[in-house]
Amino acid sequence: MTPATLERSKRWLAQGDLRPTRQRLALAALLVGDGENRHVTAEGLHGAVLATGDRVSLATVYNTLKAFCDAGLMQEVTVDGSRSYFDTRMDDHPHFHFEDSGRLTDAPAGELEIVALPSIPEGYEIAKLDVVIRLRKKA
Amino acid sequence: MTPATLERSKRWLAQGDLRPTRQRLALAALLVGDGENRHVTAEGLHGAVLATGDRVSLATVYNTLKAFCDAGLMQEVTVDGSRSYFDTRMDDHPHFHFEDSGRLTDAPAGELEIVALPSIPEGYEIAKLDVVIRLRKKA
DNA sequence: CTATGTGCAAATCTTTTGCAGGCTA
DNA sequence: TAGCCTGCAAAAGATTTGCACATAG
Repeated sequence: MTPATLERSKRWLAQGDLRPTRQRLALAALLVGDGENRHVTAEGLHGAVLATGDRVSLATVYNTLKAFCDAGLMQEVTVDGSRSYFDTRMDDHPHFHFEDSGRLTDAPAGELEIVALPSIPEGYEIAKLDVVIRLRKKA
Repeated sequence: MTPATLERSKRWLAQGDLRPTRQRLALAALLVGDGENRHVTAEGLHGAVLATGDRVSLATVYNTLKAFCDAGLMQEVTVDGSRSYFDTRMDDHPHFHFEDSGRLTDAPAGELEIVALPSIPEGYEIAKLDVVIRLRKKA
């Protein structure tokens, strides 16, 4: 891990008032180490961290991802009933979900334009607007 | 079950080339018996069918809902990572998801207007466009 | 030093599957 | 009758939890 990556990871954890433990730094480095947004599953991230040589248990990956979400550093995205995806980008934005590979990416921002929303039931407000564009390989 | 409900349920199963067994009729009656669209979870539907006095195992509810989807009679809607919802309405349409109760409903049709979609990656086409408006109780 | 984190294994929850017997066409 | 269906229990997969030990501030 480069010093820049370490620095960025520490700052990121500090934003969420989370202590920079070895495991959290290892995960943070993979998530925000290069400043890019990431979309990961717990299992995928676990595999990635093991590949770097660090040892982190899968349960800790789950707990840590949840801690990152609670701290407002990431958000969970629901795209597939069987798996949870975690996104380092925090604003509401549309996603592409590739049915063949299961990969999740941001859809180019600003290109989705919603003009009118259905009127919200009395007493409620919008917590989140999820848009998932499911893609299948063209025949 | 009224004769009209029975008739409608039988026709519905016939549309999907599914045999009208006792269990399927019991579930179909709850799903389309009154001509309204329904949004159910497997567990919720199981509870409902038990309440009518019919006995259907939970595994059969799962298998039957999946059979209904495969037959093109319903679609599965992904709104919450932990549970699957099944919708008797077959076209793409936005949903309201009530965070307090977990209930899922259709958002008033036609009131959502999407003007521009992000451009789709080369070689792919849209399989499905999911829009879920998550609602929280107003403070 | 004290409160937070972590690891592991076991528990939980939802959904799927194998197989023997039942029922529709 | 033949093949599709069902029930049950057990399996499977993802995620959470309990508890003893480790560690950041």
